[in-house]
This record gives sequence, C-alpha cells and structure tokens, in this order.
Amino acid sequence: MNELNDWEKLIDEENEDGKLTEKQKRIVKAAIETFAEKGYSATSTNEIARKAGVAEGTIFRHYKTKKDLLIAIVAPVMSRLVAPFIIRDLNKVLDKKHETFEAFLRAMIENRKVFIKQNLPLLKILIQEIPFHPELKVLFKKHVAPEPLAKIKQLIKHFQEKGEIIDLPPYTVMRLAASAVAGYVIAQNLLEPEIDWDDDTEMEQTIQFVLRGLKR
Amino acid sequence: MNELNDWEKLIDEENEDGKLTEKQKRIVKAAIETFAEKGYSATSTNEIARKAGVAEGTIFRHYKTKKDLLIAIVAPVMSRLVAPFIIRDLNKVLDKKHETFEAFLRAMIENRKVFIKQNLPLLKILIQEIPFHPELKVLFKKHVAPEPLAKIKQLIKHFQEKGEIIDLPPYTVMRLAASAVAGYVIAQNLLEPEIDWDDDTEMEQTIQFVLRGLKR
Amino acid sequence: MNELNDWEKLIDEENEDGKLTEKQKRIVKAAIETFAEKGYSATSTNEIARKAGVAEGTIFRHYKTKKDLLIAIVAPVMSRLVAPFIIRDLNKVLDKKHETFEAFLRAMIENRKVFIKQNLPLLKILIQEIPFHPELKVLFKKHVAPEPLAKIKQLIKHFQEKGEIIDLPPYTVMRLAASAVAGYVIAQNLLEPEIDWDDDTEMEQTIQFVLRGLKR
Amino acid sequence: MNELNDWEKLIDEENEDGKLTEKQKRIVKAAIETFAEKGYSATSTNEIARKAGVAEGTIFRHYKTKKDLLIAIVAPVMSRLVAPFIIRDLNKVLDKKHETFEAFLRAMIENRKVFIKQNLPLLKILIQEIPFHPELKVLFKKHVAPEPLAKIKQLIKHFQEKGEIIDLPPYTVMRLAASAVAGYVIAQNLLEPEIDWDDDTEMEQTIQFVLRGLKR
DNA sequence: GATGAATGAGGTTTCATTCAT
DNA sequence: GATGAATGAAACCTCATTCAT
Repeated sequence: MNELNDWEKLIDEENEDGKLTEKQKRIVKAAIETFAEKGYSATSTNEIARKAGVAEGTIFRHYKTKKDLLIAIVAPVMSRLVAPFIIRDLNKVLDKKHETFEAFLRAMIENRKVFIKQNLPLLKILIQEIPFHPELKVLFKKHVAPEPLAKIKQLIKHFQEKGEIIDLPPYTVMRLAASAVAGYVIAQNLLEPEIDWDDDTEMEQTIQFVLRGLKR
Repeated sequence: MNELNDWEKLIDEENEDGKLTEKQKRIVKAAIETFAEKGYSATSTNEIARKAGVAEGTIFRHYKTKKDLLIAIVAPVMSRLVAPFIIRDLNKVLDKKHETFEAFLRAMIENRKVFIKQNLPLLKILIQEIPFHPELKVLFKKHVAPEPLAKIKQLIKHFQEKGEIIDLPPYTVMRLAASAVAGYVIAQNLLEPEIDWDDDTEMEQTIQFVLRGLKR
Repeated sequence: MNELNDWEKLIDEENEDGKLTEKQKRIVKAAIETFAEKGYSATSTNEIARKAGVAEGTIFRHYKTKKDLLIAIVAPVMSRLVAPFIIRDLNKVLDKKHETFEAFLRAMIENRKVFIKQNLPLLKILIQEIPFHPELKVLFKKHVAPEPLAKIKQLIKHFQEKGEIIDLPPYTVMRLAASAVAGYVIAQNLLEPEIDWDDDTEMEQTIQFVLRGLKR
Repeated sequence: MNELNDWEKLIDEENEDGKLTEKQKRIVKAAIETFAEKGYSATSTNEIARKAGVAEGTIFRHYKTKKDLLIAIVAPVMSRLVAPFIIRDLNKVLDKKHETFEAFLRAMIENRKVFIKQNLPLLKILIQEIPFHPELKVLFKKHVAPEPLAKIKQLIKHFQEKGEIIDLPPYTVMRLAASAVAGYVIAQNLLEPEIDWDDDTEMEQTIQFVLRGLKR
C-alpha cells in the first residue's frame, strides 16, 4: 500500500479540482484501507479517525454518516469500472479492418488488469459490501446499464458477424470471457496471495482457453 | 426458505446424533438467515435470539462467543464443499474405461449444483466472512488441502493421459473449469436474481465452452 | 423531595403490579427529578444513570429512547389530572339537593390542590415539555377529550340551571374558574417559592373572587 | 411571521442605534424563531447559523456563548413587559377625576394585548427558559421590582380608596386580574391555537368577570 | 438448561466553541 | 468582521457478554 496507486492518485486529482481537502484525503485513505481490511461494519469511525490523524468529529463534518463515507468511496470506482465500454471513439477501434477478437480481448484484459491492480482495495470493498447495501446496488445498476451494456452487445455482435467467435447470446459470451479472467484475478489476489504466480504464463493460458472456447 | 433445505436437514441430523438441542437448532437457523442477510458484523446476538425465540443468554450457553457461533455454522459446510473429491471409491470411477471427461464434468457439476442450491445462505456467509476471519481461512485450508487437491490432480492427470484434455497444469485446468461454472452460478444467484434464466441452456453452453476450451 | 409524595407512591404501586423493577423505579425517580430541575433537553441520560445508580445501558433496556422515558413518566399523570371529572358516580353528587356550586368548587379545588402538591415535579415537566413534543400533545388531547369535557359541560349546566351561576358558555366558565386557581398555584409555586404565603387566606380570597365573578 | 412584528421592529431600531449589524439581526431573528419552536437546549448553534445565513463562527463573534445569545434576546423584552407601569406620567392619568377602574383595566389590557401579540415568540422563550436559568430569574426580578411593583400598589390603592374595588391586598388584586387575562391569552395561544375564538366576546366576558369579582 | 436484567465498553453522531485564513 | 474547517467532549444508543435466579 506504499506505492502511489491509482486510487491514491484519484484522491489527489479530486483535490486539485478543489473537491477534497487535505484532511478529507486522509480520511478517505484511512477508510479505504480499513474497510478493505476488516469490512465496513467491523470498522469503527474512531479507528478511521485515528489512522487519518484527525478528530472523530471531522469525519462527520465531511460525511454526514458512516454510510455516506462508504458511498463516497465506492461510487466513483463504479463508473471507472465500466469506463472503457463507454469510450466515445470505441467505434473507430471496431472499424479497423485488421482488429481481431483476440487483439481486442488482449487489449481489454490488459487495460482492466491495470485498473484492477490499482484499485484492488476499492474493488474488494465494492464486492464485499454490495450485497448488504441496497443503495450501492442501485448505484451499481445505474452505472452498468444501459449504455455500457449496449456497447458490449455491439462489440460482441461485431465479432460474431466477422465470423470470429461462436454464435451465442452476447451476454453469455461476455459472461464466459469475464468469468475466466475474473476467476484468475480472484484466485491470484484473494484466495492465494502468498503463492508466487507465473503471471504471464497463467494469463496467456487463460486467454488461449477463452479463445478456444469461443472459436466458431 | 420454507421447504426443507439441505442445511436444515443437516441441522436435524446433527440433532439426531444428540449434538444439537431444539433451542440450538433454532439459534443456528436464525443465525444463518441473519448472517446471510446482513453479514456477521452487522448482526446482533439480540436479533438472533429474537428470531430464534430464545433468551440472549441461551446463545452464550451453547456458543461461548459470537464468533464461535459463526465457526460452528460455517465449519461443517467446508468439509461438505469438497466432499465429492475425497470420496473413497473415486478411484473405481476413474477406472471405468468408458468414463469420459465430459461425463465426469457433467456429473460433478450436477452434484455441486444441488449442493450449492441447498446451501446458498451458508456459502454466502462462507464467502463473505472468510476474508475477515483468519480462523476461517485456516479451517478452509485444512479442508481443501491436501487430500482433495491430490485427488483433483490425480483426476485431471487421468484425463490428460487419456488424451481427452489439454496439457496444462492440473490446478490451471481446475481453475478454468471452476471459474466458468462459478461465474454462471454467481451471475445467476447474486447479481441478477430477478432475471428468469433459461437454466438448462445456459449451463449447457457453459459446459460446451469449457469442453472446447480444454480440448486437446 | 424527601417525604413520600404521591408520584413516589405511584411508582411503588406500579411495582406491586409487577410493572416496575427496582432499578426501573430508581431510573424513573432520577429522571423526574432531573427533568423537572433542568428540563428534558438539558438532561443527559448519563446524569440520570448516575443519580439512579445504574449503568447507562440499563436505561435503554427499559426505555428504547430518552423520549420514551419522558413519555412513560408524563403519560400516567395526564389521566390522573382529569380523573375526578370522569368519576363514575359524579351524577350522584349532582343529585344531592343541598349541593351548591360553592360546595362543589371548594371540594374540587381541595381535591386538585392535593393532587398538584403531590405531583408538582411531574406537572412541571408536563407543562414545560408539552409545547415541544407533538406526541405529548396528542396524548394530552386523548386524555382530556371528550369524556371529561362532557362531564364538565354537564356540571356547569347543572349549576346554571339551578340559577346559581351566570349564563356563560360552559368552557368559558371553566376557563375563568380554572385561571383564578391556577394563577394562584403558579404564583405560589413557580414564581415566588421563597415567599411565605398565607395559604388559607389567599385561597379563600381566590374562591370568593370566582364566586362573585360567576354569580348571576 | 412575515408581517413586521414588534420585536422585528425592535431589532431594526437597535440597529439604527448602531447596536446591531445586519448579520446580528439575522442571527437574533433566527435564534428567536428556533428557540421558540424547539426550546433553547434543543436548538443548535449550527441550526441558527443556517437559518440566519451566516457562518457558525459569526454567532460567537457577537455572542461569546450560546447563553449570551439567549440573554441578549430575552433581556430587552423584560423591561418592555412592565413598561406601562413605570411610565413617568402615570400619576397624571390617575389624577383624572373621570378615570374609572374599568377604564383603566380596559386600557391596560388593550395595551398589553398588543404587546403580547407582537412579542409572542419572545414571551414564549422567556416563560419557557426562566425556570432553568438563574441569570434570567435575576434579570427578571431586577426589572419587575421594585419600581413597577410600587406603581401597581399605588394604582390599586387609588381605586380602592375611590371605593371602586374590593379591599384586598394590592398584590392579590393584581394576581386575580392578571390570572383571568393571562388564562385567556394562554388558552387562546398555546393550548388551542387551532380553534377559532370569538376574540371580542371572550375578552369582554373576561373583563366583566374580573369587574364583578373585584367589585366592592 | 434457560432466562433476561444488568453491565460497561465502545459505537455513531452532535455540539458549542476555537482559530487560521 | 466574517468564515467554516477542525476540534474533542459529551450526547444518545448498541452490543456482546455475564450472572443471579
């Protein structure tokens, strides 16, 4: 947690926009670390305040309730989770004649791998807490649907029409591809963080598995 | 939650073994429901007691601490999670000449699907709480390794030697297969419980995907 | 506050009905004293607990919120405030030929004087807090209307028909009589508690004033 | 609260004297409204600041503590409460041969009725908070005694000597008259603000009641 | 074994007040 | 003068756990 991660940079940027004060940054940082480590419910505002080096009252000056703090933390990560799917010029990419499904899959995985690696604590919080907070579920659905879903559908269909991949319902294709990759990321990060994975090899095998599984 | 599920039967059985009293059963049932709904930390022993119709003190007569109650609940499900891999006569199955990888995969999936459907609340608790409780992680590792892992390795190798599946490290093979299936189960149960899935079709497509992806 | 007042006996009686535990009695007593002295808002549950010699948590075991405690305290005094007007055999009293308005007024004042003297802290709380708590206002109206109001109307009319008192609207008659008496009680108890009042004389003068003012 | 009330004009006047800045006026206005509605203790300085449209710190620049603000608000109303009794030329009024007790009573009631109507929130605060703040009690006594009390005594005696009213102790006379009027005002304003009172009739009946009650 | 009143530590939140800007 | 972020004490309330009955 010592290198400057994506979400730590994010906090800095937001500050430059005049959104977050110095103390707010410290509060958010402490909250992310502790929520990720112990879970939202098991984290006390007192502990967050201590870690952030601020008075407990300061937290509630910026976030009316503890849950507001949670939402303020996980809300931005949601939009950035599906960001690549709503890139305006995605169409241009698809128009490139030479663009294959494999190239696309590799590019997408590479892009998201970086995102995930840099937002791991935030994603951990997101995944852990979504089942228990209807507000988060609502937010999540707002971000995921319908624009990104339409884009994904469009993408899959594009490659199906080119005859590169099998003719399954687009969401099924997406689920299968995403499961394989997510399964690897989860295994690597959450279940067995102590194992020394040969990252490139495992990922390559996963990609090949998906390509074979989706080949027409 | 009104039909008699797997874990409710389990509770009954344990009682017949003289292990669980009537009140204990009610406590465990109430705890499972509430832990699954709100998470362990956000559940109060008072609420469990109310739901179970017992006095709060009664809980602590049977389980020294709240965490003991959690462990008592999730521990048994762990052994039963990997149960099919440690069946004593699994070898006999493998010896059958006509047994193909596809048949094995289908049988295994069917078997676990039933298990998952009947233990969903328990599995939800297990997945949610494992990251926050070292004790659970220890228990988990104790159950998963090494006997079941050895069995799995043995199984994968068996089918690789028969030339049915690709020559990847056994754990990688397992990860890829498990991810595809788990990805479907999670999507179906947690993310989109309101959608009406065509269960058989989706599962068949998933199996075909795995088979293609692992074909030599 | 050292002699055994009406409301202290009330607490005892409720206990005999099995309603109030020993600690609850102490809590209620401490709350009454402190609410009367400092007002509801300015009284902390911590102070009540200390005065009652119980843990702060104990208060909340018996009364879910601080406001519940307030209501539990003032609610019973309301019904007893209008109690004499809903006495079942009040009619018999009225039938007595020799019963005059003066006799009735004197009896009523005497009766209420005792009540007020013995419930002074409770009435102080009631008067102070009613303007700020809609719940209390609702409770108050429920107790005052409509049975007692009908009885009062009936009483006034009775004496008006007998030609003893002036022909004003019954509620006006009541207001005038009550104001005179209440004005004395308030002056005596709240405004100038240090003055040594000649109680009998003042009250007699007040009664004579009301009788003259209402004489036909 | 939209018409320009007495106390709002008071605030303006004080400003013209250079006493109250624009922001101070807004603070005082907001404080009066909120204290009257919720009581002093239950009102937070934060709420006052928000209603006044100033920063919280601004309140404390003008009033060292929250209680200072309360005193600054209720102190002036006290002197004006007893103002008519310390009018310098009251004696002249009394010298008028034709001036009767009834005329005096009516004039006084009319004068105070206007005052009360225009200072209702302030009087509500005064009445509510006096029991809990020794400082206010001290202030009150300073204003009420001894000059006004002497004037009242003198007035009552004057009408007693003229043989217009009964020979009771002057304070008793005052109490009886004041109780009748105050009883009406309180009933009208605090207990039953929703009822549509026939104001003139009720007041006339009240005056007649007092006159009969005090007639020699 | 079962109860539920009692506890006190600790939870979240509010508050009057201060102070650097 | 005015601001509003910051404070930390204290408010109300919850909780897991204990223990006399």
